[in-house]
Amino acid sequence: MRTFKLESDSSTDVNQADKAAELLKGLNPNQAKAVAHGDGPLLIIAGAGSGKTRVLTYRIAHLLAQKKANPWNILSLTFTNKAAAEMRERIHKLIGPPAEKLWMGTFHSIFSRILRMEAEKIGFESSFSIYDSDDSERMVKGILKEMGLEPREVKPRDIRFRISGAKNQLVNPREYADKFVSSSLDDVAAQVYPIYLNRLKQSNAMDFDDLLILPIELFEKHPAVLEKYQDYFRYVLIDEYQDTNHAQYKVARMLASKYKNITVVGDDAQSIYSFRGADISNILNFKTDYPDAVEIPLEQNYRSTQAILKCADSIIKKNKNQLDKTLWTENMQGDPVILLENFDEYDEANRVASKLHEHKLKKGYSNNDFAILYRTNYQSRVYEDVMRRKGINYQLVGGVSFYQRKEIKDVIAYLRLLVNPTDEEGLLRIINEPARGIGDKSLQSLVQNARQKGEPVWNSLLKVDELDIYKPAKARIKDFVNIIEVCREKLNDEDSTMVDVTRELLDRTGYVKQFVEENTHESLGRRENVMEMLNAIAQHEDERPDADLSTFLQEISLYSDTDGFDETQPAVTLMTVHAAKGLEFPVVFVVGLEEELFPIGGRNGEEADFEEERRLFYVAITRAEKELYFSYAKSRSRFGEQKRMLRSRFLNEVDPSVVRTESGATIRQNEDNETGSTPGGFEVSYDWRRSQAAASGRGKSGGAKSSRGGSSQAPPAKASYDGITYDIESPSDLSVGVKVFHDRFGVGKIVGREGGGQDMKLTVFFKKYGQKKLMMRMAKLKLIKD
DNA sequence: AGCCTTCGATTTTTT
DNA sequence: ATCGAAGGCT
Repeated sequence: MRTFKLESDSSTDVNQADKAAELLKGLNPNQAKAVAHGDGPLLIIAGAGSGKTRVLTYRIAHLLAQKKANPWNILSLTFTNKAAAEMRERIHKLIGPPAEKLWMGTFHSIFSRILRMEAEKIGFESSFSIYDSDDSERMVKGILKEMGLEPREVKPRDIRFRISGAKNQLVNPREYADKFVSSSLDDVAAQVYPIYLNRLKQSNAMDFDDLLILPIELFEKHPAVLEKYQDYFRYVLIDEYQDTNHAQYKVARMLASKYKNITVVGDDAQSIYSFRGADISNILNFKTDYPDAVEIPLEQNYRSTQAILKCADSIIKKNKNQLDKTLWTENMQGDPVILLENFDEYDEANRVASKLHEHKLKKGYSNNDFAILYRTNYQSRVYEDVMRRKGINYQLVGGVSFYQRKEIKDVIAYLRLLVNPTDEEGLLRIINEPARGIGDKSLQSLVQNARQKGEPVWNSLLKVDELDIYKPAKARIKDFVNIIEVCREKLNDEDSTMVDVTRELLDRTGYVKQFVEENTHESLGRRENVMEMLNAIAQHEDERPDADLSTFLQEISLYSDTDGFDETQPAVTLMTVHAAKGLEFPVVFVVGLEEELFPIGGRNGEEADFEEERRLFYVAITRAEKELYFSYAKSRSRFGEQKRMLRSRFLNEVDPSVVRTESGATIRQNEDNETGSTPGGFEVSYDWRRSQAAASGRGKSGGAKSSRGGSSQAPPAKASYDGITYDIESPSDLSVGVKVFHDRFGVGKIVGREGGGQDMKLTVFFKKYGQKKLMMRMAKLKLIKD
């Protein structure tokens, strides 16, 4: 690593000064102030569309022009690869090739690079595998099984979620067990957590959280290493600071603590990731952390019309916990927001499509001017359907990405195993894929042996002769080991390229052959995908001849679904609101504005976080430059069943002066959406003839009774129980851990309780129905005593 | 061991 | 509606 030493060529210093001054032209006063800010902590509160990226990129260019740092002394952290790439590109336009030398990337990718260089210092090898959430979940599942817990009793995902939460809060297993145990699930998580950590380490693997946490561990254990990076990264800049979690906050603070040249940019109104640990107080407390921080607000919006901005403002004002700030614009008033009211999701998609068409025809827009934004990925299906049928080019961002496909993950697992023999998840994933006669029983013996010895499973494979395993399987295992070892050796051979080795691996294992033999449309598609994977490897090899396979694998595990977005494509963009953050489009459709969808309800009976949903809605609105549409459907199919939907409460909260129906009328407001008992809510002044036709065509639930959504039509099945039940005598009978019987849900276990007396609410876990929240008064529970 | 059938859950949002 | 997992059969 190079040390901090400026490249100097004094002859051009004057030019440089000119350049620095040049950068400030065309910026508004606050933007210029932020760009020109010298050393010391800087907090930029950047409202939506206020030129945040511009300020960040100009600031970096300005630092370089002023000769304050070399490109490689600047560390710029973003949330997505896409954002990092865009920033780098824009800086490239400003300063040219030196932009390549900037340290610019996501927290995860930057710190994985650092961990790669320093791995041995914290007991890893630099060839470590990166486990995605899928791998983590499989591992948790395995641990649960070994503990004798069935995956259907305790969901691996719940446990993984708790462990991940603990890790992000920098809570170790010991502290977790001491402090956080308040339900039976926490209890299980507390048991799994230490095993999980050990197994990761034994597998020379890190999960996503580790990429943030282990640097902290590294820096704490090795102050000299920390200082090396502090001296190296003289300037630290962080984008979307409101979305940092505790670990990210801490590692950034460590790096910046020596020189305090830290610039953070964020907007508390756009904090939409609290579900994965983002802590809004990081940005709110910045000035406490750095008392001499300079705070610069960017409040002039360059993106949207006044109407759109007013609409956004009226929504965010409903939030209680929001910093007060006023976004303003010199842009024109613009058209009102249009609300589209639809019968069902097909009606909705068709209407959006016809609006697209209309805009293209009458106003000269083209496909890439449009974005359709929704709350959940599954909503994209209908739009894909309709777009395809109408021959409209579209670009789906997110959803199941290339690297998440089973066949691709299999290939990656194979490669991970080559690079890192101790990668247990990789091994378990593909040891019998394609089927080669190493079944469950044999596998269990292998794993059990490994656990006894405290070794990686790979070691058991090598010693298969000493183990008591079904004979034919032994031979298969040896074959398998042989293939892996041969390929692994080839990998170290200078003459063979990564693609060659991969090709040989896939050939010897018969992985591709299985698809050819199956010869179905689907299997051939899978084969195509594998071929595309080979191309990706070859391409990577061309671009980065020095990079080895393990680097490649580490990089691709950090690719995300949204990175594929290409704004130059002549296509309509379909994506979730989350994925749209940071982007802008001339015309935006925010669809599916219905209760329990947007805002989406909480899971497992937990309260929905309406404030965060509102911020999300705010983000959606502020993506629009010129025109904005809202839409909802009165009925939507969910889990294969048609379900009645209520209009989103957000439509009642929005300033009615900027929203119109299609016919130009003011929208209805102040409906009682909360109770859901307003049949009149659907009597709207709108021509539904088309919709009614669609309704009778589909038949199912056209004018269904205005039942409180949720429970299904069928009468609740009576559950039965053979054992003895007891009446509840006092509320204290119902403590956490007690088994109960419910008429409909059957036998369950209490995992949480709130309140007392008649109003007591219980969270009960039922084997068949999962977790339910029940009012004690209503639920008529019986006790079960073992 | 591997195939086929049935059953159940799934739909937040993502590095 | 669709997918994966579990369980039973060959």
